[in-house]
Amino acid sequence: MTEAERIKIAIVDDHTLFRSGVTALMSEFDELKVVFEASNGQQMQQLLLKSELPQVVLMDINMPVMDGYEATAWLKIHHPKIMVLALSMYEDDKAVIKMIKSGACGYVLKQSKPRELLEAIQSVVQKGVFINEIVSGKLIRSISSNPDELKLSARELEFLKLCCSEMSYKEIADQMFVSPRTVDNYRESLFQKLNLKTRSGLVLYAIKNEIFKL
Amino acid sequence: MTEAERIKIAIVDDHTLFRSGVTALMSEFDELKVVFEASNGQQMQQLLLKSELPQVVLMDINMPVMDGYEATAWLKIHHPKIMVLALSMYEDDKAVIKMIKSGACGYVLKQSKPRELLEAIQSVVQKGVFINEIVSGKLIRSISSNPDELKLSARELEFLKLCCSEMSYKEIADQMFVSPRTVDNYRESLFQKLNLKTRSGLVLYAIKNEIFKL
DNA sequence: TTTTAGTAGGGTGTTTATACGGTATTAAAT
DNA sequence: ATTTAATACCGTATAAACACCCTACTAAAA
Repeated sequence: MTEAERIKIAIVDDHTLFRSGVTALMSEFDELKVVFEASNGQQMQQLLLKSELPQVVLMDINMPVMDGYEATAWLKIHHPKIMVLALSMYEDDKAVIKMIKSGACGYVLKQSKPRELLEAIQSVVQKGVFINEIVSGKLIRSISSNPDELKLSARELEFLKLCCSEMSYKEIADQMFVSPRTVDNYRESLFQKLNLKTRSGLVLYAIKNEIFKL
Repeated sequence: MTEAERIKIAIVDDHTLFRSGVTALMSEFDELKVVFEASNGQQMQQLLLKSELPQVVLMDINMPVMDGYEATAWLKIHHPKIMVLALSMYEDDKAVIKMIKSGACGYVLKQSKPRELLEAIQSVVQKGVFINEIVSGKLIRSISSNPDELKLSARELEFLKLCCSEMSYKEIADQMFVSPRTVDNYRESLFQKLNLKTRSGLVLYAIKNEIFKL
């Protein structure tokens, strides 16, 4: 395999051991060449200026400074030819969808074998996408279950976050500078939209949907 | 460096890419020899029978089948000479403490550089421990804040889990086959022990402390 | 053997939460 | 120009949650 035929890749992940490990593994494949590794999206931006351009970027999702979603979206605008392959630990529905929406061409789990990752990279270069059961399944579900997309107003969201506390509704009303009757409406509106009946239900919903972060 | 002088290590982690990556990286160090890699504690047990015994095991925490806590505790009983170095992504107070309690000699983050990991391994073999800021800090805090160790009874825990729902206390009482007055006692007892005042507080506590899993 | 902790139960309150009935204003959408 | 959605507010209920008083049994600990 000649130098020109090798697929040029970059790795963006904040876990140095993982990043270096993947670099070591991928470098062993004759078909690949690692042009740089970065610990977050911002560092990636800087390295793109100095380094040879990669064809594929292996992108972690959770990173400090600039995460995978941002970094992928940025690449789509500034380097549309560079393909992004999301590399994550969890097959979390929302994460998969969000990375695809941000512009990733595929989603590979960290549980994968080195050769599987190579195949995913090759698929992205040749076909433009890498679709496995993880991605296809989530995508179908996200589309089929989307019609009733709930929209909570800004005020309702604010109220919902405050519910995740020991404050009474009266105290929440004070905090939000509205009358207790008004927070009653927020509550009832949320109960109806979310099909809930109790404050505990609100708390659980907010946490499950990451509206309130622990 | 002769064969006998090399430190024999094993890696236990369910993320194949990470595991293989670390193996590749550590194999490059002349001072080390990777004798096996396993994807969880159970597989480690099997490989210990077939393979050369490692001196140090790099142990992930979250794994399917048998996690890092169990595997470390098992090693302390069946192979007390093998040192365990916890290898985790998060510097979560409880995780650190729990791994040390299970018998780990040190705690290294996946954000570390390859050479740092090598140094940690060497420290474990030479000194028996690897103490860095992560571990020492958490340990001190865990000791200083431990005297009032809360003990919730089995019944209280059961009640606390049921609170993480939309059930009323009356319904919880039915579920637990006790009178509503009795669940009042569980609630008040928890309020006192946990210094809480509301059911929302109970829900948040249960989730934060992983008594209720989402 | 007395004490302590856990379990289970009761009586009597007040406070909070929930349910359902309204009105009014504003800004954006049709 | 009218409708819709988001905002904010009020009254009157009942149901649930919370507070504080108490007894009693059992098993383990001091």
